Amino acid sequence: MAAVQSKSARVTIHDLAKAAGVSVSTVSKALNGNGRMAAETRERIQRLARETGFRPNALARGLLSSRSFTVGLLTNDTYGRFTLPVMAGISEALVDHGVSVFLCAIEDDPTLAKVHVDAMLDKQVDGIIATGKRIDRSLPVDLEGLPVPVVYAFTQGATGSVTLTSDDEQGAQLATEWLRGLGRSRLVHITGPDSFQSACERADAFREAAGPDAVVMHGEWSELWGHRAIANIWQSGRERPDGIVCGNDQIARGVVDALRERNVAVPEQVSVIGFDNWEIVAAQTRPPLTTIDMNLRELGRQAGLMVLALSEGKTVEGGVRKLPCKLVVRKSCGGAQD
Amino acid sequence: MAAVQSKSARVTIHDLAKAAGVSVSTVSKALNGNGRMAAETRERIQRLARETGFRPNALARGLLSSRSFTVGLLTNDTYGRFTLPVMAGISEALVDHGVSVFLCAIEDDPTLAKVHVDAMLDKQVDGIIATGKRIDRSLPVDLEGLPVPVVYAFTQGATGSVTLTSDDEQGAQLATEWLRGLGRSRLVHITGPDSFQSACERADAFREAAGPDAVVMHGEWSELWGHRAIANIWQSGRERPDGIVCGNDQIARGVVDALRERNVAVPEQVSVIGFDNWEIVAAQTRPPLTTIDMNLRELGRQAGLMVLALSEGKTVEGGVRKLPCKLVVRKSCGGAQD
DNA sequence: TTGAAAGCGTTACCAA
DNA sequence: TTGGTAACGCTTTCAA
Repeated sequence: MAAVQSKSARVTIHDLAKAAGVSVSTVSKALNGNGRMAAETRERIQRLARETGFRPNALARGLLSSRSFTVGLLTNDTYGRFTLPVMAGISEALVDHGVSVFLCAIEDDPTLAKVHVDAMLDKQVDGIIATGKRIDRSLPVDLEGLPVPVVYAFTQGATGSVTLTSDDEQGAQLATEWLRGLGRSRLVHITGPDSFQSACERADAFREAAGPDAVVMHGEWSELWGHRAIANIWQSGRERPDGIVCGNDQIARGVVDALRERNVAVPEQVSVIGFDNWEIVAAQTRPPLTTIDMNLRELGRQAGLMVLALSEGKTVEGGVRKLPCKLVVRKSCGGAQD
Repeated sequence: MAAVQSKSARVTIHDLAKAAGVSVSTVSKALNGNGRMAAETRERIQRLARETGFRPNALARGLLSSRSFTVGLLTNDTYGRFTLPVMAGISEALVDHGVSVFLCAIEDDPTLAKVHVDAMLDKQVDGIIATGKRIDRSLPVDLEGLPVPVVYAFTQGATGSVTLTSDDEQGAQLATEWLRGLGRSRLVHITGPDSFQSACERADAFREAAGPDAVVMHGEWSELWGHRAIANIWQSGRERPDGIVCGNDQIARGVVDALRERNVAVPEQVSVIGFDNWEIVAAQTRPPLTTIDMNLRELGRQAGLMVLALSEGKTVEGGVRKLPCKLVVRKSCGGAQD
């Protein structure tokens, strides 16, 4: 049953030198394009390297250059709702530079986090990216004063540290104005707990764009809350909205379902807009949700490029950098896609 | 704005030797517990190491031992539905052994995959774990004949290779028998496309457990299909089921929603069971779904321990290893939780 | 144009 | 009980 694994042996630079009948240093120079040398020699060596599938040992290289071409990614988001796209972006940005990414899932365990950080440091990572699920909480580990640069993405860093996050205010404003642009005027915002900074920032931006009368309802980040919120509004005898800005796609889904149960047509009678563009929720809702996308992948890309720059000694300005969100139009608001 | 990063300098074994007034080799021995030496010397050196925060350079160590304490994780599951728990399991199992995990998201791009594999090989990974979203498709890259061991998790490997997956048949059987145990006798299975091996295996196990009359309906892995399937059944004039085994949680959710729209009570009139235990779907459905959990995290753990064993030269029997699923009881079937 | 040698931070072996 | 030395695979400097 055990298959024959024709484990290809590894070729070292010594092997190559012997095969080519030159010295080790000549091979090194030939392959790295350094120094002057006979074009013929260089080509011969390069051909040989290609034929034998020679690949330099990154450990040896790293030992010498004190760069490992490796960065660590710390995350406490087991769900992956936010982390996965960010990770994909980081990986994508760095692979082009020959940099590999260590994945460290730390849950919320400080001890585990410490173990991971130490392991990464031992392996001489060129930098660390810390990611989380909310900008107003920090990971359960102190990343200050490490011998390598740290970039924070979607999690709280120390003051002055380099932090990337999405622009919640701009996103909420975008959503609100989209509804207004569609002629909706009685707007309500149904969102998550006011203990979340992002919920508050979105709510503020909503109020700003919707006017002082517009109602904000805080609850959980769940479908159930979206559902309940609609029940509350419909039972209260209050004026009923014709446009609902939701704090995330799950809430929006609850809202849409609750409206359907009341025979309120979406988007004809009420426009509903979500937040997150969580494909799996947004696309499966009936009707599919128009929503705000936080460009998490791009955020990851930038985070990757930033640690890289920092690890190369470049200077990156500290502070929180907010990346703009974009609107994704589906059917739940009417308008363009109707 | 730029914070003062008091980058702690790295201590080498040389520094330590100088500080302790002994030779480098003595320090090494003292810290690794090798060889005989004066207890006093050993303690003095260990204390010094602790005080200075000395940590050996893993690159240097790896160069010598030709073990990098690093493994690569290849995945084409951007969504992370399956990969994330698997990754968490791998990471969890390996961190205890001082092994770090390179995350490589390769989408379905063969070129990208090759680049990642080469980068990992350069970095002297001790082994590679390949993960995917279905057991009947392989990653777009050939992992045979690599100089390091490979373990496949939830994706197809070459014959004879070490592969881990969950036991679809056992899972479906578990689900079906749970419904029968609750007294349900008119069973239907609504599942994904018959082009998926797992859909077929689950369907076979369902037929086996439910009896020859039991109906299997193949469609998409979506809520929409669950919805439509119920519409089909209810319109067809066929006998209506009192128990529905779904191919995944999304289908189950569509089914539950469709039943509610028809005023069919779940679980009172019909029991519905899902598959996947995708928290975000299963727990948010009304009523919350009883479902089958594939133990993906455990699968990851085992995959991690297996590459580790292989990389240490131990022999692991090849072939496909199927891990049992477990039942997660919520409310959609009635019974225990009622 | 090429090669010898030193050195990166460790560990292992053998001699003192 | 301790220390010198070689070695891991590579790059770089300097000399030939």
